[in-house]
Parts: sequence; structure tokens; C-alpha cells
Amino acid sequence: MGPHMSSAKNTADVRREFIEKIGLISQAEGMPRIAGRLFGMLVFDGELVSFGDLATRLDVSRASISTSIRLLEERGLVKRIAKSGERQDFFQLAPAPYTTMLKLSQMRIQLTRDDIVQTIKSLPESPDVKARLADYARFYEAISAGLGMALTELHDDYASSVSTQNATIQEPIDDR
Amino acid sequence: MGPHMSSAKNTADVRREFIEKIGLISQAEGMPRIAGRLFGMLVFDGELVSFGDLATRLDVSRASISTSIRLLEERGLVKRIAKSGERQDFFQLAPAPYTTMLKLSQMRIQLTRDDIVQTIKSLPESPDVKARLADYARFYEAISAGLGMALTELHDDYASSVSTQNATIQEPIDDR
DNA sequence: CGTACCGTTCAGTTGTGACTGAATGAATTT
DNA sequence: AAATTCATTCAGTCACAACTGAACGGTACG
Repeated sequence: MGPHMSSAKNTADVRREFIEKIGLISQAEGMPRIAGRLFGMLVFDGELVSFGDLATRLDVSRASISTSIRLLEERGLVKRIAKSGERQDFFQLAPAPYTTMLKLSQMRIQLTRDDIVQTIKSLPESPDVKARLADYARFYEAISAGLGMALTELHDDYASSVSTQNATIQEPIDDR
Repeated sequence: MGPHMSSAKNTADVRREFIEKIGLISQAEGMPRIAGRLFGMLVFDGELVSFGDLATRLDVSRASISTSIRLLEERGLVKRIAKSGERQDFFQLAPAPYTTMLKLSQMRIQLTRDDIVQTIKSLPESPDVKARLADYARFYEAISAGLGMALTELHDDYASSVSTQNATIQEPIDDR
């Protein structure tokens, strides 16, 4: 190990750590870990990857790939592509995956909010209980509104990011 | 069972269903189910509850109460109160639990965002990879900003809710 | 029409975390 | 000080979901 090795790693290492990190995040969010690793890999590599390659690159069974990639497809985060001439299926990130994720989150939040409102409706009396549940419902309403804001903001960023191909990091980077 | 029983249930049933619902939500969010049920019960009942009552009302062991209530305490969602003269500990919702929850979520989001930025920094070259990761980081930045909006909005609501004690539901309620 | 290659599904295994009962520690009462 | 009443901790059990290997159906190729 030479000098200046503070945080200098080759791309392969960074890539592996990133993919694993996304896998753990995904696991914490309630999704299977492999799904997160798949997503992370597709984000990092950014290319069209075959079904078999997914299994070998992640070193997991094809069965796991099948179920996890279906999850990502159902959520609209990954697109399956049939290459003519090729037998295998190919995959890549869906056009605007982050927007899709935000919309899904917002929808989930809205559903639980509606659930709480329904609970309030079915309560016969007890205004104080209703008031507390209403506070709770307002909490989810605020989140939903906030995610809506994030959605528009993200959409703007995406548009500008597409126009200027070489997007740079927002924050100034001091590499110490 | 008489007529008009479409969705008319007594308060006890609604309460039980609500508590169970929050428990399931909590479980989906990655927290133990009992913690969610505790939280739901404290929201619904809104009163000071003793440690022993928590166990009997939820019909779980005191050990579970201990660990789960500690979780809620650590997150600042529940306050433990020592009643003079009483041996048992008492619990109630913390002053602004929803604000606290939002702040915690925002912090978590920020941390993962920082993690991604760190990954970008440690990448030697490959501008296209950096661009994709930057998009990913922007996603988390948008969420963080959105949660910040929700935070201010919630704070306003809370203030107004405190002033007018009998807060009513935002949405008009047609009970059909 | 048989064969080979893919992706999906299903039964089985394994690992992980929630939950409990019992033991422990702490504090108050008698 | 002994006893009682708490809450916490720890080892053990149990349930559940991720993951795998094998069997299955489907499609293109020989």
C-alpha cells in the first residue's frame, strides 16, 4: 500500500461497496436485499444487462434474480427488453425511476392517511379521540404534500439534467 | 345484530382495529410490531398509562413492553413519567411526536444522501457513472427538502391545533 | 419432432428478529 | 433487614421471509 491511500480505492471496490450499500438500504426499507443490489448495480453500470449476467455478477441463484427483478418491474423501476436474435432477456433502469419511487411512496402514505380518516369516521363520538387521530392524519397529509413538492423539484432537475449531458455534483467537492 | 350495521362498530372494536393497524404499519416501516401498537394505543387513549397496564391492555409480556417502549423513548416519541407515590412508571405521548418522526426520517435520508456523495467522491474518473450517482443523490436531496416542507407545515398546523382546542377534521365527513 | 436454452415456480433450508419466561438488579415498604 | 414490587436483561423458542436447487413449461433452433 503506497502513500495517499486514505480513501483511494479502485472502481471495482467502490462499485461493490455501493451495490452492497443499496442492498442494505433496500432491506431496511422493507424490500429484499437482492432487489436493492440489482437496482444499485443497474444504477452504477447503467448498461443493458442480460438475465444470466445479473446472476453471475451478483453471485446469486437465477431464481432469486427472477423474483427480485419481477418486484422491480412491478414497481416500474426496471425495464425488461427483448433483444431480437438473443434468447436471453435484458434489463435496464426504467426512464425516471426516482420519480416512480416517489409516486409510489406518496401513494402508500395517502392510503394510510385515508385509513386513519376512515377510522375517525367510524368513531361514534368522543371528540378528543377524534382530535388526536386528526392530528395523526395531518401528519401523513404533510408528508404527502412534501413528497409532492419533492416530485416537482425532481422533475425539474431531471429535465435540466437531461439537457446538460455532463451533470456535475451540486455540492463543491474538496477531496481531502 | 340490528339494522344499519354497515360500518357501525362500538368504540372498543374501532380502537382495537386502529391499534392493530398502526402495529402493522410500524412493522412495514421496519419497527417491531408491538412498538407500533404501543404508539397507536397512546395516540388513541391519550392518557397516562402505567407500565403494567400497557402489558395487560396489549396482552403481551412485560419484557416486550420494556424493549419496545425503550425504542419509542429513544426516538423521542414517548415520555416516561415517575408519579410520586406510585411505584410503577407511567407513559404518555411526547409533546410533538410527529415532528420528531419527521426530523428522524429527514436525518436518515440525509445520511444516505451523504453516503452516495461520498461514493461519488471516491470514484477516480468515469464521468458517466458519477452523473448517474449524482441523479441518485438528487433524489434523496429532493426527499429531504420535501420532508423539510412537511416539517414547517406540520409545525404550523400544530400551533393552530393547540390554540383551538376542539380541532375538527379537515375533510367534510359524509357518513354513508 | 426432438433438443437445448431460458425464465418461472415450488418445496425445502436457513438465517434473522420478535417475543416470552426466568433470572437479575433496584428501590421502596414493613 | 427481609420482603415485595417494579423494570431490565438474557437465553431460548418460534415464526417468517429470503434464498437456493430442482422440477416445470415455453420457445427457438437443429
